Parts: sequence; structure tokens; C-alpha cells
Amino acid sequence: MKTSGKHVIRPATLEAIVDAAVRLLNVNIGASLSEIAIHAGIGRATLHRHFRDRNDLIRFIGTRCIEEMNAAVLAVDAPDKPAIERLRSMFVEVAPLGDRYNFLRLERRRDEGVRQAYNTQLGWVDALVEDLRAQGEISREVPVRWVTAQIDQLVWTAWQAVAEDYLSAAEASELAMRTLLNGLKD
Amino acid sequence: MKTSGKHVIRPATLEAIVDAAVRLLNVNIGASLSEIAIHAGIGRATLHRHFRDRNDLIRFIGTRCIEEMNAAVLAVDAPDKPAIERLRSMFVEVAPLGDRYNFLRLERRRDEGVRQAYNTQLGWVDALVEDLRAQGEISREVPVRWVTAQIDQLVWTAWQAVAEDYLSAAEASELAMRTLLNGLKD
DNA sequence: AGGTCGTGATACAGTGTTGTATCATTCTTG
DNA sequence: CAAGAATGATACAACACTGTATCACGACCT
Repeated sequence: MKTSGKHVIRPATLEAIVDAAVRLLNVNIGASLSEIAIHAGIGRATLHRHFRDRNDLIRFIGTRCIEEMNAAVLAVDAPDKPAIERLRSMFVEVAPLGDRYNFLRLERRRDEGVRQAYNTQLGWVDALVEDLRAQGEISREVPVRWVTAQIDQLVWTAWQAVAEDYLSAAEASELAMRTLLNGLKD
Repeated sequence: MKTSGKHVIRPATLEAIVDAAVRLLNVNIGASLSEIAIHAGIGRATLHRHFRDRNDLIRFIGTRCIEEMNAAVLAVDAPDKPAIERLRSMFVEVAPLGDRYNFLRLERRRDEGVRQAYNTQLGWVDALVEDLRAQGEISREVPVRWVTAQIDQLVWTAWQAVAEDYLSAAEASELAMRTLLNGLKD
């Protein structure tokens, strides 16, 4: 965000911008600043007052999403809990942030800063996977990258299922756990 | 593609355009026609000779990808084979088309024609899932949409694993089967 | 109530992309 | 080899988006 802004942004204005931007950019990364302003219910000039340019806006949203993810993950990170419980908590906590999460997945391809922060997050997941292996919940025959890719996809699928209203949040989390650990067989 | 073109496109030119466009648009849907032409090793004017406009190009690629997917799926569609074998064949045949497949996944959000063709494809997968359920390979407790979503993701993940060179094509297909049916547990 | 400050609206120039037209060049085909 | 056709290169106008500046309005605070 523009650092030396003469104007101070109103909280309501900022939240409207972030929400509209995440929503629109998830569907179409090429959404114009006009569209974003309109959907946020603000003037385009206000956008430019607080964000130097388009890239500044996107980067701000990126770091904002990462912060929210970090907060969610931190709430789960109790080393004494069994790995499987931490996994379940992660699905429960992170899946509701699905739209923010997906924004990061899309943006990491374009922004180096987002990519690095995202990879740091993956490091946390790597450690979780290692614990899951150590406790025999996941086979050592399966490459770690495959496991993290599955978890990554399951978070997004679980959010979509809830967003499309064919599963409750609790059901989606359980189904994600089952898919990862036991598959979909009878 | 422009129907009443005075010029006839050379096969090599067309293939170069399609390949470059799929590759670039997968990374960045906003890639300019200039970029695409350069990466295809052709002049930008040639692009405009054969495609009325950007949308025409994208739609052509969309239908092209769908045709390739149809051909791959058709080769698998032997009603006498057990459902589980058809599933395995699908991973083997479709995963190598991962980049084309991903283009469709991205584009179905923007183009109504692509969306419809894509949904038709999903209908084929729905039928496969139904067979898998009938033969007890997949539990009826799991919603069909969840299963199709998993298959969708697994195709893409398998292709990525091969593209990133940490699994062979055969390993990726087997791991996709295992993940879907038995999970990653020991 | 009045002053301050964030906001909306508008105008403007700069820029990159798009689509068309034209001509020279290269490739294909008979 | 020669004719025809596809392509490359270039110039051009139209267009949308971006970023800046300016002024009037309205919300918030004391």
C-alpha cells in the first residue's frame, strides 16, 4: 500500500476494496481497476489514492491474505497435538479462507514476493506431512510433493463444496481427511 | 477460426500457434497476441489473417483441446471393461494432455461454449463414477460431485508431477488411482 | 455547528494492445 | 523454373486502461 499517503483510508473502504478485489481477481486476473472500484462501491480515484498502482494493490492483497492464512495456521500449531488432529484442524481453519487461499495460488505465479511467502507456508505443511509419516498416518512410499499437492487441492475443493452448498463445513473437512487418508472406497 | 479466410493456413503455422498459445495462456491468460506470435515464431499479422480476433483464437484453441480430450476419452470407452480399468486408462490417456486440460479448466470460466463442452465431458465422468459405485469401488456415501472434483484435480496433479519430473507417467497414474480409491495411508 | 479530511466525479494525457491495410519476401506446387 | 499463395514486416487509427490532477460534496470529530 502507498506508504506516504496524505489521506488515511477508512476501514470500511479498505475492506470493501479487498473483498471486491479478491472476488473479482479470482474469476479474472485481468479485471480492471474500474470494475473493482464499482464492485467495491467506491470511486476509482479512491483506489489510486491508497494504492500507487495496480501492482501495489495486488501485492497488498497478497500479503493481507498471507497474514490471514498465517493467523489461521498458527491457531492450529500445537506441537503436543497428534499430527492427525493438526491436519483436521487445518482443514477446519483454512478451508473457510478458500477464496483468499485461491488468490494466493493464482498470484504466486506472477509475484515473487507472494511466491516466497506461499512457499514458506508450504514449509509448514511439509513439517506436518513429516509428522504424519512418522506417526504412520501416511506411507513413506508416497512422495512428499504428492502429499502436499493433495492437501493443497483438498483445501480448495473443500471450500468450493461449501461455497456451492453441497456440503457443510464439517462434512467437507471430514471428507477431505477421508480422501487423503483412506480414499473413497467402500 | 475465421471461416471465409482468403488465405489457407499452413499446418506447421497452425500447430506453432496452438502450442505457443496454450503454453502462454496457461501461465498468463492476459498474454498479448504479440507475445503469442513471437513465441510461435510467426508474425503477428499472420495471427490476424487466420483468427478474426483474440476471442476467435481462444475459442478455436478451446474446441481444439476439447477434440483432443474427446479422442483420448473415446479410446478408453469400452463398456465391457471393468469400471476400474476404464478409470486407470483415463488417467493414462488424459494426464499427458494436462496442459490442454488445464487450459480448458481456466477458460470455462470465461467462455460459455467452452463451459458447455467441458460440462459434457464431465457427464462422461459422471457415468464412469456411477459405474465405479455400482461395482463397489467407490462408496455411495460420497457425493458424486466430490468424486468428480477429485478426479479432475488428480488428472492435473498427475500431469504436473510428470512435468516437474518427480514421477514417471506410469507412477503418476498409479498414485492417482491409489489416492482416489485407497488414500495415502500405509 | 463548524472545520477537517476522506471521498466521488470528472477531465486529461500517456501507454500498450488490437485490428486493418499494404508491400516485399519466402515458400510451395505444378 | 515460374506462378501463385502464404507469410513477415511495417505503418496506422481506434480503443481500453492507467495514473494524475482538480474541485465539489459529505462524513466524522470536537
